[in-house]
Order: sequence, then structure tokens, then C-alpha cells
Amino acid sequence: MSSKIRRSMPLFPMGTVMKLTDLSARQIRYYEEHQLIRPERTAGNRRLFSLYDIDRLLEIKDLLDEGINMAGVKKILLKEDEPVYSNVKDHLKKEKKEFTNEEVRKLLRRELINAGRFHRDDFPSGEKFRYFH
DNA sequence: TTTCTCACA
DNA sequence: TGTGAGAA
Repeated sequence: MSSKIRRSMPLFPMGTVMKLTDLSARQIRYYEEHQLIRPERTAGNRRLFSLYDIDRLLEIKDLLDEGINMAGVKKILLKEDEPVYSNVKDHLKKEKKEFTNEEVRKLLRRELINAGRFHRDDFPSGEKFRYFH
């Protein structure tokens, strides 16, 4: 899936992100210090944010509005950064094992099934796949 | 003009 | 978190 790549594409400068998220440059840079976002840099050291970064910033803002402090926000968002098998390829890589076409199809099917149980907050520990948004 | 880093009456 | 200085 290339949409994932496109979401991570560095596109927007600070000013645009400030308007889009209604956050101050100070806040945005502060969240970056806390590893909540990882914007790229231009040759001139200017930050370039991706759609994914903007989405993260909006989530941070929501969590903060809900009264959660930075420590809490970090715990929640960094948790999502844990090795997550967002696609079969990553899963295969993690397994260090060759999969037959049939096994790949099984994984894909399971992935689609899981994708369906979207806004259901039941993620048993040990769950191989997790989805957000 | 915009954004960056650094620092704090 | 805000804000201002000095640089790029």
C-alpha cells in the first residue's frame, strides 16, 4: 500500500501546520522534542511535516484537551509506535520465515477481518495486528 | 518573510 | 508555554 508512503511524505512547512492544527510553533517543536512527531528537514534545516505528522498533532491536541498531560500523551502515542505489524510484509520480516502463498493469503484475510473490527476497543494482549483511525 | 535555536525581567 | 534575539 503506497498510501502509507504518501501519508509520510514531507510536505508542509511550520506555518501551514500551525494553521491546520491551531497549535503554536513552540508547542509543535515541543512535541517533536518528545518524539511524538518526527518531521523531516529541508537542506536549510526547516521542518517539513507529513499528513501523518499533522494527524498526530491533532490527536495530541485532542488528548491534551481531554485533560491528559504530556506524560500521558506520550504513553498513549508512543505505545502506538511499538512494533506494529501494519502490513503483511513487516510481519513476514519479523518472523524471519519463508511463507507459502497460502500462508500469505491467510495473513491477508486475517488482516482484513481485523480491519473490520475497527472502533471496537478489544485488543487482547498478544494481538498481532492493531489498527488506528 | 519565514523559520530555526537558544534562553529567560 | 510565551516571547524575543540573532542568524539563515
